[in-house]
Parts: sequence; C-alpha cells; structure tokens
Amino acid sequence: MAPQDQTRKAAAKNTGTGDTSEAGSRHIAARLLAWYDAHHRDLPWRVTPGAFARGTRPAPYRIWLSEVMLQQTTVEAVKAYFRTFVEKWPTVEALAAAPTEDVMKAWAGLGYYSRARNLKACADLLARRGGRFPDTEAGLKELPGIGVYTAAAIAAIAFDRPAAVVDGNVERVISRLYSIETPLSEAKPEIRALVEKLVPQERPGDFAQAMMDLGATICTPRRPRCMLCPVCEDCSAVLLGNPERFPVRLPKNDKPLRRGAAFVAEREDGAILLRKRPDKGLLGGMTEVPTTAWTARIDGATTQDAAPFAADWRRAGRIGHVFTHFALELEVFHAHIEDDVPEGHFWSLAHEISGEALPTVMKKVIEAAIPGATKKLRPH
DNA sequence: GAAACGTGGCC
DNA sequence: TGGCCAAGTTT
Repeated sequence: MAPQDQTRKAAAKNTGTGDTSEAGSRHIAARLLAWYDAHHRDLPWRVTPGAFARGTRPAPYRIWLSEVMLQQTTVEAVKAYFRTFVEKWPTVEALAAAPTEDVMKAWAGLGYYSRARNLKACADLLARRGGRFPDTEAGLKELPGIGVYTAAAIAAIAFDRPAAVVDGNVERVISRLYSIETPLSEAKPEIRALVEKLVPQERPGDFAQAMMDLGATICTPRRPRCMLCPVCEDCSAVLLGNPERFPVRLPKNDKPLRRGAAFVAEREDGAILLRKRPDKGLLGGMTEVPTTAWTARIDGATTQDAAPFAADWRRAGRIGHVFTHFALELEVFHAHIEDDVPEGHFWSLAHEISGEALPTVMKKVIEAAIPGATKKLRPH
C-alpha cells in the first residue's frame, strides 16, 4: 500500500466521515475511472470511454435526448424509446420539423409528458439557431426542459466540461462514501460541494458516467455489492458497517385517493371515441377517453349524470393507477353509440389506437372495456 | 420552497 | 401487495 493510502485511511478512521483531501479526491476519481474503463455499461446513446482523448465525441443531440428521457426514468424503459426517436428523428433539425402530435405519440407510455413538449420546444429553438447545442452549463441551462442536472450532464458527457453532475445515483454514492447523516434534500448542497471536489480535470464526462454506473450497478439502493466496489476502501458507510442506511431520507406523506368514471364509446366498426387533454397539467397534451373529474363521487345514482352524453352505458370494470402524488380509481363504462361526434372528440379506428398518444392509465381503461384494443396488431 | 408531474420494476 | 425508487424540471 502506498504511503498516501495509509495516510488517507488513517484520516478516514479519525474523522469517520470520509477523506475529503485533494489527494483523497484524486485517488477516488482515478479508481472510479479505471473501474469504468473495465465495467462500464454499453448503452445505445453511449460512446466507449476515452472518446475525447481519441479525438472523437458523442453527438450532443443523442446525449441531450437520452438525458431528457432518463429524467426520473429507468435505463431499461428508455432504451426502446431512444432507438425509436433517433430512427424517426436522427438530428435536432429533424425533430424540430416533426409535428408536436407525432412527438407526443412517440413519447406515449414514458411518462412526465411535459418533457416531450419541452423537448420539442427545445428542438425548435435550437433549429432556429442553426442546430448547434450550447457547450456550457449556463448556456444549456437556459433551454426548455434542461435543469441543473441535465445541463451538467450534457456539458460533461457531450463536451467534456468538468461539471458537477449530481443525480439520484450520485447522491447515494456520495452520501455513503462520506456517511452523510443529514437527510436528503437538506444534504444536497453538501453533496454538490463534495462532487465538485471529486470531479477530475481529465475525463470529467467519463467520471460523471462512472459515478452513475457505480450507483446503478454496485452502489444500489438495496443490497449494495460493496465487495465489487472500486472505492470500497474509501467508503465511510462501509467502515460504519451498514451502507444501506444511506442516504438518510425523511418519511414521505401518503397519497390521497381520487375516484372518477371513464367512458369508452365504441362505434359499429370498433372505432373508439377520444379527445385531447389540455396542454398543461396532468397528462398534458395527451389523448384520453371522456371521463368525469377525478374526485367525483361514483355510485348508481350519479352515473347517468356523470356520462358525457346519453348512451346505454354498461359497467365494464374498474382500474387502478398510481400517479406521483395521488392514487386513482376509475370505474369504466362501455357503450356502443352512433357515428355522430360530440364537440371536441374524434374517432380513432381500431388499427390506429395503438399509435395514439394514450398514457398508460388510458390504455388500462380501454383494455378494461375492450380487451386487446390497444395492443399493436401483428402482421400475419 | 413546496407541490405537481407518470410509469414500471422490485421485494 | 404496497411502498420504494429511477440519469429532475417547472411553477
């Protein structure tokens, strides 16, 4: 063991909170980069480590698109959407040229739909400016849908800027490495300062991705695989014996339950009556079947009044769905109706349903009334 | 600064 | 099964 390592270990033991010295930081960054070279994940938007040193670089468009998709979303869920988007729209100019409606349809199912609107707004703005991305955190942060994290991530990964990239993974890794007892949210400034100390001048983009890969594959929320961790010996939480205890979080408030009714109107040929939700707010700009407000009392006496129009509504079932801040129970009604279209509604043909901008909750509703209706038809 | 904003996977 | 969590941003 190198003398500097002994010093570092002693310091960690003395403080019990991890070594924050410059030498300690350099050591940790170097270990992480070496680990990343050997164990990085291959992802559709990622280039191999050391790209900038070889004179290559990832396309900022692909990094931006992946980062927006990855906001609060798992890598596995994003992969297929990312491939679809880059195939449909290979450049920011192509995305800018696309109708917003097509973008919403392609985003359907991924959630947090304001991301799709901001993505489109950002593409439009950049296309008008010649299609080039800003190459600094400050410039990126000005763009729609790009906040502190995403600006730092694009600056680091696409432009190799030494930005402090702090996401949920990094918060977990840092809070363990330095055994931070302060509950999350309150600890964020402290975590950011520690990351700023760690970011190396060489390969900052790879360092950011290394931290996130470590959090995703080794330093996981539950049952971290500390025996495989490149910075296990530097980790204060390991020293304390229970890394899983970090990060410390405040207890959460429980979710209220809302109820409502949804109405699946079916035409003779199997077409389904739909409408578009307002651009702002919950499921903004997405498509839905007619529903009551989602707080309405649902019982036999109110059902007829709650329906958007008179029909022979039959109870088709009940679906449950959990959003970020409330749970929803929808009573689903089904009826066959004539061809006239109520104001603000439109018919979607059976073979078009799967391509509509239907959020998952609405697919559940339609499936409850007409099993298989939202599944993609397979050619035979 | 708190609240709004989706969805799927895991145990 | 229900709570937790995931590469956060906007208002």
